[in-house]
Amino acid sequence: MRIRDEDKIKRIYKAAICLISEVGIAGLTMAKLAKEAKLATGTVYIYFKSKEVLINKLFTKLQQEAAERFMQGMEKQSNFKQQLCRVFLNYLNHRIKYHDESVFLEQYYRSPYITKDQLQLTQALKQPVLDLFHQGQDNDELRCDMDVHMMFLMFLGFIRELAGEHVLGFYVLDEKKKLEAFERSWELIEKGG
Amino acid sequence: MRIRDEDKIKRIYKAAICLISEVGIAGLTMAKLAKEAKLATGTVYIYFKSKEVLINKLFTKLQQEAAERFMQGMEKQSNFKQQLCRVFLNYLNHRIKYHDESVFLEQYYRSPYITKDQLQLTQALKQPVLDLFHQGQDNDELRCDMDVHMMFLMFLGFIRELAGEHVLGFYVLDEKKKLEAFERSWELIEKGG
DNA sequence: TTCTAAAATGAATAAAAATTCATTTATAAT
DNA sequence: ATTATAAATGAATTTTTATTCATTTTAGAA
Repeated sequence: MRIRDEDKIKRIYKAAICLISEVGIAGLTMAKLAKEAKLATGTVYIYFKSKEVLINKLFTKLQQEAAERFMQGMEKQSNFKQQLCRVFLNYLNHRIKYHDESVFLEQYYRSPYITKDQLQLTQALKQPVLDLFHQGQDNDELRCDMDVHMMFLMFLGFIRELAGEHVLGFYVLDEKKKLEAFERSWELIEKGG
Repeated sequence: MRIRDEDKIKRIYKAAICLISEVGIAGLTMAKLAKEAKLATGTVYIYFKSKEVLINKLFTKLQQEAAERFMQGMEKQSNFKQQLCRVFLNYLNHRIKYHDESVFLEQYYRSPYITKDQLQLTQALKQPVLDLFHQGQDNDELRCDMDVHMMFLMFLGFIRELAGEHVLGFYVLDEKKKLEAFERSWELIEKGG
């Protein structure tokens, strides 16, 4: 007998991300998806029971992968500023390298596919980063005349905006610019300010 | 003879924005739209030739309205900081009050409906705000060791993030918080900083 | 008040998209 | 090498959704 080809699942996911970043979830059809993945439409249904299941699984997979990337390598850093810098760069690089995925995730939040549980999970995945900020303030590393949560939002918002403009080609980032961007964020929140 | 009812156009737009914010452009159907607007499906086609035309017109309308709101009341302000504060609050309040519209606009950018021209226009609408920043730097109001464009992106990114979390109920803003948020943004970019 | 032309309706139809399935193909086991 | 079994295929079918249209209703003109 013939065995299932795990590579096909990857091809299906990849094709879905690619097409959705062009035409949105609105524009994705199973026929286009199969063509992009170089498969027959029926084959897609061997791996995924329905379009809904496919979209759901893709969301969960991407969300988890993203969360892992954010905190990667943070424990290796020697001090708080370096840890924060690691997270800053992780998130920025993630939003650039996996931009298509970010587009999908954001569309999914406002689609007929999302469930309550998934929406909760989304918020939970941000928690480790917010915790890092709280920890920073507890250890007297951050200015105390500013709401930690507000710092956190400035931090994230800036990164998203930077990545978005970079991908569109309107504000191109190199490694030096990225570090400069982090320094500006740091100035804003550091104790000595 | 009977005359066209302009109010119905408003109802159609309103219903579209409302439904899209719940289920995305992906989930919008003409049947649901008509029901939400309390009209027969056929009636929608009297006012809009097709679903595509409807979505297109809605986009153009909302984009223009949004652009007008951003700069509103700015000329009345006496100094640069006050002008910038006006724009900050305009944009923040816009993203909160018209959150559903913002969701639609962002989905539209990545949908099968958008055209090249429309994408260009989007960028053009941001220009006046960027110009204000350039003007500020020319007049020596802003620190000169930081890229104006980067300041601009921090400014916008923070606002978007704030508004997004406020709407989800994760970071609630009152008028005091809004002004505090502006002060933090200002600290970051002002000359003396 | 009557007439008329356009709006409004929603069931009927057409078009598009999701899903199935009879058939073919490939490969693991013997 | 043969066989058995599940994968792969894509045309056929079903389902969903957009659009049309015959009919009814409405409001302005005569």
